[in-house]
Amino acid sequence: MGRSPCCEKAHTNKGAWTKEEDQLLIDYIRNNGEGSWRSLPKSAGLLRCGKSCRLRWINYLRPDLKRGNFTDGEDQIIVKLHSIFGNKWSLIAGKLPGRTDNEIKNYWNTHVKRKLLSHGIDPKTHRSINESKTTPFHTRNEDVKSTFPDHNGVSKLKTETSCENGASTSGTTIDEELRLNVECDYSYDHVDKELNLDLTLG
DNA sequence: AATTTGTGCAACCGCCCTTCG
DNA sequence: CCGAAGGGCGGTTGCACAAAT
Repeated sequence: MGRSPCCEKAHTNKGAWTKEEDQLLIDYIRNNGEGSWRSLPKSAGLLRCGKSCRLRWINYLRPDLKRGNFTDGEDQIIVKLHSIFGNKWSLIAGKLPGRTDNEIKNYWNTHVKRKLLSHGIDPKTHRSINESKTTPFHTRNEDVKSTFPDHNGVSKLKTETSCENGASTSGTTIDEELRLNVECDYSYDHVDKELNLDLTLG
């Protein structure tokens, strides 16, 4: 049995949002708060899919968004976190206040990937391209779901961790996990200091 | 100046997970 | 316990603008 569509596609607008639509969404959320995305468009007087409203709010209209270019520090943190989590953009975004998963994902695909490649680093494995051809790196990243089954409750999670050198701990939080990974030495030593500071903020 | 190619980013799509009746 | 609904996520697309020819 298929699922019902999230909205009546025949009666919804698509494509770029207009200023009027943005304003309707902002006004509605100011008055009623986030949530109930499916019913929101109707209540707010928008001819949009609920998912589309949610995306627009989270990625563009939220007042706490940073916007603007990524700093070198953010850039390096993204690389580091990606080496740990892989394409878990929401997890990475959780560590960068004011940035959204979509923004980070776009930034990764357009800037960081290219930058790493130009330095001879495989953006998937975070190892030098020659090396990663022969030795696949951290399969743990390919199965983050099994390690972190619930991103929402991320700070509460306990997890098994292990470094490449074989050291392992148990019962650590993700923040601890990050610090431990930072201690594992691969390619991004120059970032570690900054990350250690940043990640303690959780 | 006109056309082509490349780049960046907002938005959509479809699947998965969680919640709730 | 089961199934439907809602929400969240990652991958991908398409458009607007910039740079190159």
